[in-house]
Formats: sequence, C-alpha cells, structure tokens
Amino acid sequence: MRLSTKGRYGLKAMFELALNDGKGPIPLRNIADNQNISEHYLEQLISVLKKGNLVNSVRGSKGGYMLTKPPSKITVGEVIRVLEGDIAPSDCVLDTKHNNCINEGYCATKPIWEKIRDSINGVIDSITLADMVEDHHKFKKQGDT
Amino acid sequence: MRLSTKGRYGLKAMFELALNDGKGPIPLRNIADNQNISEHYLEQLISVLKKGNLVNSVRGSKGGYMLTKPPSKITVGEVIRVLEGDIAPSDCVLDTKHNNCINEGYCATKPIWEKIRDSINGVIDSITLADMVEDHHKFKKQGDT
DNA sequence: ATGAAATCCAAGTAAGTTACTAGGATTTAA
DNA sequence: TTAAATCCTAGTAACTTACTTGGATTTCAT
Repeated sequence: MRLSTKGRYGLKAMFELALNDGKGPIPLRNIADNQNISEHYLEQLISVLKKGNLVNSVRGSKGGYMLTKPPSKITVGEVIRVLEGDIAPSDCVLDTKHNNCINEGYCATKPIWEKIRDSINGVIDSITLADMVEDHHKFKKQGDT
Repeated sequence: MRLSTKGRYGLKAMFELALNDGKGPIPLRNIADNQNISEHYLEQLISVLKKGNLVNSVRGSKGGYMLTKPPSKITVGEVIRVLEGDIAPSDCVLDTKHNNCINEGYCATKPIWEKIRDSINGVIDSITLADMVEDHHKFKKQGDT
C-alpha cells in the first residue's frame, strides 16, 4: 500500500510551484535540487502533470513551470490521481471498471475495499495546495523567537 | 496504491474460516476452490497467518485450519498487517522507522501521508471478521422471498 | 549571431516485486 | 496401508519501478 515516487515526488513538485505561485515560471532544476530528485525523472512526472492540465510551461531560457490555477483550487487528490490513476486498494473497486469479481451476487471483501477507497479519497480531496502552503508558513512562524 | 494478493486472498481465506468457525478444521483445498485461488499459493499465505497467531492448523487426514480467536476478536486490520506489514503510503510514516526524510524540520507532504495512513487504519481496525459474516448473512436473507 | 538555459521527447535498463509453480517430506484418520 | 491433508524450500516468468541516456528544440541575453 505504498504510493510510488510518481505521486510522492509529483506532490512535492506541485507544492514548490504553489509556494512560488505568482513569481513567474520556476525551472525544474530548482525543484529537483531543493527536493533531491533526479531532474530528468521529475521531467517525466511534470510532463504528466502538464497533460493533466495542472501546470503550464514556458520554454527557453528564463522558462520553467507554473500552476494553471490558484493553489486553493488544486487538491492533493487531483495531483495524485493524475500521476497514479484512481485510488483503489483492489481493481474491483475502480470506478471505471465493471464488477470483474468472480463472486456473482455478493463478495465479503468488496465493501471493505470500498470503505478504504472512500476514506483515502476523503482525505486527499479535502486538502488543497494552499492548505499545504499555509501549514508550511505556520510552522516557519512557530520557529521564530 | 493497490493491496497485493497477499492481503486480498488472505482476508478472503480468513472470512471463509470465520464463516465455518466452530465446525472443526477446514482444509485449504475447500477455501482455494471456493475462491478460485491456487492452493499452493494460499498455503504460503496461511503459513504467514499461522506465524502471526491468527490461525491454528491440524495436520493429517481430516486436518485443516481454524481461527485462534472468535471472529469478533479478529479485525481486518490485524489480518492485513500480518500479511502486508504496516499500512503506510510512504516509508517516512512507518511507525517502526525513524524520520529518514531529507527535510530536517518540516516536510510539506508528510502530514498528508500521516492522514492517509490514519484514515485507512481507522477503517480496517473498526471491522471484525464477525462483522463480515453478519453482513454476508444479512445479504443472503435479503435475497429470500 | 551565438551561447547558455531551459523545456521537450523517446528509448533503454538494472533491480526489485509479484504471483505464482514445482517437487517433495511429513503427519494422521480410517 | 492408503489417502488426505499440512509443511517446507526453491525456482521463475512477467511485470513494475525508478530511474539513465542522449539528444532535439526553443528562447533570452549579450
């Protein structure tokens, strides 16, 4: 039940973009350096985020990436879903798929997978990038004397 | 974010044992046939469940497996944890491990992985095998005319 | 114009994981 | 004695993960 690095690195990258929202395009190099991630690998992830319409890019020198929407309008769920696909502890509770279970009428485990799926979605759909930025600032303020 | 077949098959097997609780040892063959699972593979999973003290076995002819505790005392969480280890969307929120994050004071994503972990645990620790059996019987009764 | 800084794009790949299978040895009831 | 069952150790094909390699292209600044 681990999220892959796609979701984890991708969310970190989105957080960095949220932190720098409004400051023009941010080069991937900065993000990769900040978070100790291979730049080339992050490139692949951000290209998925771009196809998912969560980031825009500016090419050439002084280029980089930026969010397509304000951080308060982007949820953690959107980011993870674009990178990892729909959340589902078992294929049989993927919304997109039909009931491909061998059990015909009833399956004793399916309701459990549904509850897990729904509880995860409840968490990730209720947190926005703006929330993450706010928590980050709160923490930094706490550290001051 | 899928559970592996270990957790999924294993929980199905435990449900079958709960359904037949008190009827003496149930051979693995029956469970494997009922659920369309390779018997040899299920054997490996049930051996883990046995090491985890969730099932007992009786060897030889007329042998099989049975629960060590009443179904109402075994949670889905126990079963999954024995088979798959602790739930954690990221290694950094495994209870057993220290903070192995590169971020020193604060990590913007960690609170999110903690919330996901806690919400999954909340679900699986609140459902017992007895609950699964009860739901199963309710459904069958509903189908009657 | 030229160079540097950046995105964009397509393959390849080593290591690890998953979901089994194979082939027996041992135990016990009838 | 036989059949039914658990127990045990390896092997393994296919897939996934987490990258790396090697460029081509675009744009700003001088």
